[in-house]
Formats: sequence, structure tokens, C-alpha cells
Amino acid sequence: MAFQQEIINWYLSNKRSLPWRDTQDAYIIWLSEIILQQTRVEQGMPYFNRFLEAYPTVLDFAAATETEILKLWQGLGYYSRGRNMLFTARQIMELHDGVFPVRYSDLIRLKGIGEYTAAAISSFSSGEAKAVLDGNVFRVLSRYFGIDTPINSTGGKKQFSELAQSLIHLEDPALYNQAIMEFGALQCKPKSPDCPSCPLQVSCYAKNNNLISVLPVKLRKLTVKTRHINYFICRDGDNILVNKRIYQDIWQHLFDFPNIETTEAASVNDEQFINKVKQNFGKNVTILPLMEVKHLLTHQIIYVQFFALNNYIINFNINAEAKWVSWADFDQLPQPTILTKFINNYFNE
DNA sequence: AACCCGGGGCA
DNA sequence: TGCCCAGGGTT
Repeated sequence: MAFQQEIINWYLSNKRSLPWRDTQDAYIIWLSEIILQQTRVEQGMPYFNRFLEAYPTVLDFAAATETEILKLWQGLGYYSRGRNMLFTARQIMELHDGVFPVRYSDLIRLKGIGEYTAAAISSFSSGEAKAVLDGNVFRVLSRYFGIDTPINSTGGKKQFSELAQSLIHLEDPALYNQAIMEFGALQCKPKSPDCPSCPLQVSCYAKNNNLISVLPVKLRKLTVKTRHINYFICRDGDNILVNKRIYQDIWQHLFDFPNIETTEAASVNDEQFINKVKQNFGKNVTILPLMEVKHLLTHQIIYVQFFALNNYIINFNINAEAKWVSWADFDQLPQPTILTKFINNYFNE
């Protein structure tokens, strides 16, 4: 039996029931695909349900504010996805009269939609014969065909892309695309895949050559950066001083507290650090350490310290985006996960 | 081509 | 601790 038919047969008897598979509505598929970028199905599922309930159509999505979108996105990471979705939803209202595109050539022009997502939406919504190429497909093809070209190299992307497209099942591209991704996610898993139960084990190159743990090959050039972020809690009655992150950095357009980043761990015994704080909050300011947390991201290790300030003067030079809000209002603003954890630990216990 | 962008699950 | 997840944008 052909590779494609084996994959499809496996899928028909092993697939999960996922809500976004029950529709051909390009808007709903778009919602699911963006949420699932670099995100596990189990992690994205509740977000998908909340977004679809809050914004049933692209018209509703386009009418939202960025803060509303980011608040709903809070905790999911890669926040540019949410910002790009709002941009794209509004563009669809203007350029496509509110009708979500279903052709690959239209989709690929939209912000936040790359080759994978354009192939996924076009095949699932209109049956266009564009092969998806995500982490699952890279792994399945690399192992089954024994290809050791690094999947994150330019040459590797081209090679796998051409192979994937040559394999597309023309009778039902959508079914095949769903099937090969599900096969990668459940059967041909990254670690310790269940080869003895695999219908493709006899013809799998990696299985036959003991290369399962070697393929796919990936170049890793991940440089993990260490940072020290020091947050200052300034309270005034029921209000708290918050800061909107406007720079090209993590958590862009989310809200946190005024902060000073240092190259080394800050301490109240460090004169240089104290002087910086006094420059921003006045010479009479008092600094009380509250909590230290180590926050791990894929590409950054962030040592976070929280300090309570008293007798401060706010000249707003620390950040033009700083403003006072009530605790209740702050709760409605999108914020990095580390702040939510701090607030829960420190104030609600 | 290299770098940047989150958070969580798992061995 | 390292790797991976229904990737994409910017420089």
C-alpha cells in the first residue's frame, strides 16, 4: 500500500476528536491554526474555545481592541500572534469585504500567515492541494525516507517542502494533511515512538537503520540569554503604577510594573543600583525587597526581583507609558505570566 | 542566514 | 536540563 494511504488509514482509526476539524469555516480554522503555532493541542484548546465564544466571526474579531485580544491571549506566549491576528482581521474587513480568504495565494499575503498556515487553511477550508509542513511532517518524512538534511537549514526546508508537496494526496488533500500531522503527533512522536505498532515500520528507513533517535537532524544555535529585571511596586491607596511595554522586546504591548534591568543580580546593598532607583523615584525613596523568581523562557533565563517602594516621587521619566490604575483595572490588562504568578503568591495568600 | 518571540510538558 | 510543540517576522 502507498505511504499516503497507510497514513490515511491509520488516521481514520486513531484520530482525536478536535473541535476545529468539524468545520470548513476559514475563520475558525485560522483561529485554531494561529493558536496552535508552536503550541500543544492541549494547551491551545481552552484558548481556542474562549476566542471562538468571544469572537464568533472575523467581523467580531476585527472590532476588538488590541488590549482585549492580548488579555484573552494572556499566558499563551508569542504575543505577536495576537497582534498580527487583529491586523489581519481588520485587513480582511477592508480588502476582502469581511469574507475570509480560502486560496493559498491570498492567505500567504496576510500577516501572521506563513507557508504552513496558508497550506493548512487553504486545504482544510477549500480542498486546495497544498501540503502542510510542520514539525510533525518534518519528523515523519525525515524518518520514513531517511533524510538527514537539517530541517532548520535553508536547503533542508526546500528539500522537505518539495518532498511534502510531491506526496500530497490529490483525491483529498485536507484528509491527508490532517492525517500526516496527527500521525506525527501521536504515533511518530519525537521521543520513544511506538514503532512496533506502526503500520509503516517495515518500509521506514529510520526504523530499519536504527536512526529513530537521530532523525530528524536539527541545527541548534540557541543562545540562551540571561537577564535581570527588577520590578518596583508603587502603591497609592487602591492604585498601582503600571507600565506598558512598547519596545521591541518580549511581552510587547503587555502591561507590567516600572522596572530597571541590570546586568547582574540587583541588591539593596548595591550602591549603583540604589542610585539608579533614586534617579527615577527621588532621593528619599525606600526600597523593600519582596520576592525573587527565576522565570524560564525558551531563549531567555530571567531573574526577576520585586521591590516595594515608599516615599517615592514619580516624575514619569522612568517610562512615558507609565500610568496609575486600580488593582481591579490592572487585572483586566494583559500581563506577562510572571506578574500573574507574583500577584497570586504575594497578595492572595 | 541569523536572530527574535513564551510558556508548558516531558524524559 | 534539554528538547519539543499544527511557525512567523524582522534584520
